[in-house]
Amino acid sequence: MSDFRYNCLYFTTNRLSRIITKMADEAFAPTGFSPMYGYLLLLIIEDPGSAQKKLAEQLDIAPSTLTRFIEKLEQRGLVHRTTHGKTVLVYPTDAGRALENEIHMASKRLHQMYERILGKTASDLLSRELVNSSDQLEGK
Amino acid sequence: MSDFRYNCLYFTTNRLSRIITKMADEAFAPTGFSPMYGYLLLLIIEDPGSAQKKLAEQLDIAPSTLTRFIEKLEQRGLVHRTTHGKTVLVYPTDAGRALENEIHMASKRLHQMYERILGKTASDLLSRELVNSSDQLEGK
DNA sequence: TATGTTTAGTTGTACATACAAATGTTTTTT
DNA sequence: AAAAAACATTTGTATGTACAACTAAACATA
Repeated sequence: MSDFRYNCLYFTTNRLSRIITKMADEAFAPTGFSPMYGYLLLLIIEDPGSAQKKLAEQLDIAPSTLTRFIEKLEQRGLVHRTTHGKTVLVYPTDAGRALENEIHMASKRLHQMYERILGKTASDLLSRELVNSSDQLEGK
Repeated sequence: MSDFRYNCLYFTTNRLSRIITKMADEAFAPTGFSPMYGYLLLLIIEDPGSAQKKLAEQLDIAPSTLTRFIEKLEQRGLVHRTTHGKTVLVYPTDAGRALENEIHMASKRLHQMYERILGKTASDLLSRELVNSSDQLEGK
């Protein structure tokens, strides 16, 4: 009857999402911020001067959500913004750059956590399938 | 460099989750509540008198989250609770039962939306893989 | 039987996230 | 050049979700 728990993507995806988010929070706890902020900071470090629009697209989140994230990173002195007309460019500060390695280590911890259980090959495969489905659903 | 967008389960899972949640919100919009409430109500209709603990386990959400959901369903007059010692049993009201069919239709709409894009076989397979991985990660 | 421990549920609080409306800026059209 | 359309960002507000702390009930054990 209630087979939606096994065959409805809404349910199955959100379930995994909750589980992985919890693991990620743990893995990123020592950095002092949550995974999404860590990855966002990485993106900004890799490509300083990105427009917010681009960052939001890369992370696949709503622009308003990105504004909130950048605000917090700025409050902590990890990035700064410069406005050019209607676009806003984001740069890492030295304090931000100094965290790069720590974030990479947190990311590695996360990978180890789930790869130890799922196996590396299966994890990679699953990730690829998820990207694939997401791309299709977004018409990309 | 920023390959986390493709190979980090935290990221890939959450991305799909956001996409599917958006579709589900659309599909469930005519019912007047969001997908999670719909599915919860189905569960309660199928097995009247469930304890909240059981429902939370079935939906794989935190007990506190479930309390909030049940509260809202109760406010709308779709379920009611009876306390027996420390456990709380949840029953659908007639108004709740009356919605069963509408929820099923919403669920069907959702399935059609994504199956039209991903294909039925691929969708089912993906769902099964997600359940599988979730079970493994939770040691089930 | 009394006291300690586990269990079920609730409440306070916090965070990620989204949408819709508002603001300010550039581009296009007339 | 003026008016209109498109665009990037921000702000207000709402929702799903969780954790930690709490309450109250049940169970266990001494």
